[in-house]
Amino acid sequence: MVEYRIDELAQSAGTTVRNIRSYQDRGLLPPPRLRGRVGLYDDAHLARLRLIGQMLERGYTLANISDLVAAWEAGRDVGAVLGLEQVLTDPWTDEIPGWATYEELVAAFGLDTAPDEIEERLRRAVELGLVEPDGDRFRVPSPRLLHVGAELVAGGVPLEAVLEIADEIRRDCEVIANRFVDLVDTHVLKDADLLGADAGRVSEVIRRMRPLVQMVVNPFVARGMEQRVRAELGDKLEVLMAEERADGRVGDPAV
DNA sequence: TTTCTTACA
DNA sequence: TGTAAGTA
Repeated sequence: MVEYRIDELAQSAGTTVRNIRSYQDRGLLPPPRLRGRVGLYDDAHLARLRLIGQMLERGYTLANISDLVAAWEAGRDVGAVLGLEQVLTDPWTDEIPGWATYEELVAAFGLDTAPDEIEERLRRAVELGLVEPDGDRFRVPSPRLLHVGAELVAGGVPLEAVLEIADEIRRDCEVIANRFVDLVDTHVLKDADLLGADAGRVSEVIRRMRPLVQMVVNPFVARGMEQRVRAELGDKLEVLMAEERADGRVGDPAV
């Protein structure tokens, strides 16, 4: 088990010792295990600090984060929380900037097919809003989304299938988003005057809902995938891992 | 030396 | 959020 002393933890998380103590006082960070007088922190603390840091960067206040953490922990399952923080804080190498050239897109998605086929894929990507043509370049509204697509392609999923499922997932997410909006609408806002005196409250609710939805959806998606993977690929995976061990290899996972 | 608490700005 | 004093 990896353990950090407070100074090491602060460095790893890109914050300061002072802030860690501050977060602890506010209940944003669980207390460390104690050995004598010194606190020992682990990866869960590091993940939490990264989550806090990311949310602060996005403009949320400590009070906002505190509310969300409290809300989440009120109905949590320990394993799911750890999984959630893992998902939310996993660093992803974002080699694709908010803008990409035609050549960069072709390279990122390994498009070595016929030119007319490339045009077709690109047309579809534009249609889905994944990239937007702008002069001789393309604007990438969500580099992270594009990165996921590139990862899938690198993993052997045909780009055609990636684009297809991107559209399906977008529709599914719209359904989820609408459910949350309906929920708040019927239970919180009720017959509030959206354009009048309650506008501030409405925007506050909306502002707080965004990360909440992300926090709720992430573990469900992770759990759903885990179940499917276990059910359909479990045996194959076991065989592959057994072969890995037999070969005495460490890395080079067979995706 | 480092950690921790408390306090002040 | 940074800094400082006094401890363990």
